[in-house]
Amino acid sequence: MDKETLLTFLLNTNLVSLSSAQGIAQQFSHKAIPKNQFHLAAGKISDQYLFLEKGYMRTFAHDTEGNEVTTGFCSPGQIILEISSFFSRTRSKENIQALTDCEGWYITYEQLNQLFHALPEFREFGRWVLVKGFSELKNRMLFMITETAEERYVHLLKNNPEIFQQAPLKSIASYLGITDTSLSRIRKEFSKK
Amino acid sequence: MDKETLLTFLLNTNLVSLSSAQGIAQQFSHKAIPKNQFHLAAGKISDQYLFLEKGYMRTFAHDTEGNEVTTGFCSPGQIILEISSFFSRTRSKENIQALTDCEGWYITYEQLNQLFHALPEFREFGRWVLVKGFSELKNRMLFMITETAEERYVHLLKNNPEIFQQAPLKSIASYLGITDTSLSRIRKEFSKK
DNA sequence: GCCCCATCTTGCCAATTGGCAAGAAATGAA
DNA sequence: TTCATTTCTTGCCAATTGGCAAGATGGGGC
Repeated sequence: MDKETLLTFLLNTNLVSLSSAQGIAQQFSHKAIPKNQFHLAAGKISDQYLFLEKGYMRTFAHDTEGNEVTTGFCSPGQIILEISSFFSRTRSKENIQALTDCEGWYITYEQLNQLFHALPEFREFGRWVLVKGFSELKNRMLFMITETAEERYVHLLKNNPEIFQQAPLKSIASYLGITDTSLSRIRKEFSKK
Repeated sequence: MDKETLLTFLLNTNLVSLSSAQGIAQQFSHKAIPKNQFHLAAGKISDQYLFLEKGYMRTFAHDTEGNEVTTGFCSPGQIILEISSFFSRTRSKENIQALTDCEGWYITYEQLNQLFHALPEFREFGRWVLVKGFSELKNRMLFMITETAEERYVHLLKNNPEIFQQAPLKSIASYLGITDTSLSRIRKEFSKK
């Protein structure tokens, strides 16, 4: 039970004091998620506010024709939850699945709100997570609209190279908004350069 | 000074009591934004939490080549702000511009936090705005990835027909992630059906 | 080792979308 | 009104991406 990384993460935000961070970390429980297992299944309410310590995950939804669409990848050191399900207590449309064996620390919605109440500083952290997620999603949206498939691929390759070791290309392709066929061709072209 | 619509909006969320809503509304100041004027210019910090009562706005950013990309449209009855700039007190990359003469009610970042402190119920409302914005952006992202340009066009036409009366097609095209040329062709094809 | 199944690549062709430029239509200012 | 400017449409062609299916590759289980 070593919450070192969680504690470090909390402190690095510069939003909570050491004593608060310790109080917060105390509430988190350990969770292990074996490869391929779901941390959250579509249809359920996201109720775990998870700090991912080890491993990689992906989030995916189904489009109207039933195809899987990868909506995001999760790396160690991130808070993992389906925001709209978690906070509005509604059924998630998204799945969160372990790409590798994962380990982390979580609290429930109930505990989160208790912490918000007990340690007002922690609200700042909570808001920070939301705002950061929002901002990243906006950047991604702008990128999807303005850049070509190849540029999006290169960008992911530079900024998240580990993902290519962890996720099948089919998942990466749908994340980039293209088919696996196109991704394969783009990779071929790019490797020539 | 008639804050009727603001009050109704607050109450319809079912997150604040009548007395709280009245206390909240009291803090808002009136703002008029003439057509084409900027409510927020890129480079500045978004400091107004604005409830739009009348008129339409659009948000847009510039891509790496300097082209305008419309990232969203704002209709009456919405809270308008650039979330990441507002909450993290950083310079906005986005502009918010009036498409028509607009009127609304706003509070500053400072006032918002005071209200959060004075009326804890209002925090729920604040979070609701964030979560709702996040959820809508995620839906839009999924839609952009999974649907064709024509489907995206038809969807916007059904769900936000007023926009076509308020914004030039060039803006709508970039919002849909296509060129104005393509949009024009799609409209032609669609009108035949 | 061997087999099976999922993953990845490739070829073929079609559909979608973009780039550019010219012209038509609409809007706004004087 | 008239003129100038922006917005919108259209034609032509090129580039990108998708759909499908076959084949190659690779990893996991036995």
